[in-house]
Amino acid sequence: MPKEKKDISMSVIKRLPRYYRFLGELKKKDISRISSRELSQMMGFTASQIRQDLNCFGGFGQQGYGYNVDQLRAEIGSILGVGSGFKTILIGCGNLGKAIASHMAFEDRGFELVGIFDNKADTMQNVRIKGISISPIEDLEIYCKEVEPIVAVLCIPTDATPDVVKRLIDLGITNFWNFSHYDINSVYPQAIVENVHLNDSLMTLSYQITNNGGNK
Amino acid sequence: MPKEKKDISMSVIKRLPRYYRFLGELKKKDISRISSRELSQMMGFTASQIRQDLNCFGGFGQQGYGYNVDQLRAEIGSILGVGSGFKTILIGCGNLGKAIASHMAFEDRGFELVGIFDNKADTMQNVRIKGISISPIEDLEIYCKEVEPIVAVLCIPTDATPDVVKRLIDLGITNFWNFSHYDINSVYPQAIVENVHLNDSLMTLSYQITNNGGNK
DNA sequence: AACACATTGTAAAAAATTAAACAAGTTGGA
DNA sequence: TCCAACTTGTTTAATTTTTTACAATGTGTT
Repeated sequence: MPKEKKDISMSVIKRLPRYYRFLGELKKKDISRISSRELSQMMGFTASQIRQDLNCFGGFGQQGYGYNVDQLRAEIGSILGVGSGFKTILIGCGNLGKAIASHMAFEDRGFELVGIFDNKADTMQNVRIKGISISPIEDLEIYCKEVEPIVAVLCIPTDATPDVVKRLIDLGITNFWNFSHYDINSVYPQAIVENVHLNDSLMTLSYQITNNGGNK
Repeated sequence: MPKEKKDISMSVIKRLPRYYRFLGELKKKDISRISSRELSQMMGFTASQIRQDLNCFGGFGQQGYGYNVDQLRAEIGSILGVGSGFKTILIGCGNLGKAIASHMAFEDRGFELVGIFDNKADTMQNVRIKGISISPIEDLEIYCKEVEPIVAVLCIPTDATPDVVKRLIDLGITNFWNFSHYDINSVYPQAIVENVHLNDSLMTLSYQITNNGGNK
């Protein structure tokens, strides 16, 4: 039974998916038992950090033994909400949106992709992604009132984002996976937003190449 | 003239692209002067943090005045290596690779996309992305010896990555923008790697939705 | 059953990051 | 010219994150 879930820091939360992934790999290899030390060698964290991270949610391990891979993976999966099946729509079916829609295994990670929207849907009448056709953005309101998705993936240009977000918020959608640079939280502090800033990531790489040999 | 570039923490570096972006927006609006306080309100950092971050690289501001937008943007751009034109190849032209190749403005961020490779290039003979045709992965060695790219963008499945990375390292390419889950640094500690883990990001969102109302 | 060994959970220390505070210098108006 | 209002660069303090250390406990072998 998990401990209080309050006051878990973002640093810890961001490491959880990595734990989940590595535990999945162990499971594939039919390894049923692992110690924090062994895990630390695989993952590149310290053993201590692993123990402390896991202990935020409860004592999943056993002294002298370690952790049971299956059980631990299930616990972390449950903490992460894998299997929730959040109904999700994706908006903006350009190159990036198309790639995200077809590439991501939403289903394996707690999301169910139910609709895809684009402002040029009329030019995509033959396109199907994972069996989903592309709806015109005008249909957003009708569709959402009917289907009641709770998550939106935003693959639209930054300047189109404020308007779309407003419409989504008005429809009661407050959870966003945001690939644009529009800062949703500064306008809607209550929204839950996970940003993916590919440009920033690329520039960080540029910094590291430019200033090679420096720091880590 | 920049200060010593040693010992700049990753926390600071990861904020630099954001500064660069906001300064670009100010420039577009023909705002030529900005104080750390005004910038903090726009960006959601504290003014103190902004001053401290910028001061890692040199005293770009002026007491009683603030910062000159153009100058500061140019300084940060130079620190980030914007304009370097690193020759870059992209490997893996599936949905994601295609999207990254066509969507990202590499040129605006210090990179020059020069080649695209895929193991099914024969089925893509008519495809051109930004004027670049898709080469078979077999041609990697010949191509790289000729063109001498120094950065590789990896949009291939995780299990195909170790082999490709080995070939690239052998060719002297040590800078990677890595969309797979293969941990390059654990095998090649000298490589400069920027990872983009979309799955992890999505699961972080799942956590936040699941444990709503909790922490930030 | 007993014991050497392994391993966790947690407390305490260290390190890193962020925020607050302020002296020193600049601006712009009277 | 002088002065009040600003704003930086930097020092100091607070907070957060990571590491170290170890007591408590279970394992597995003899």
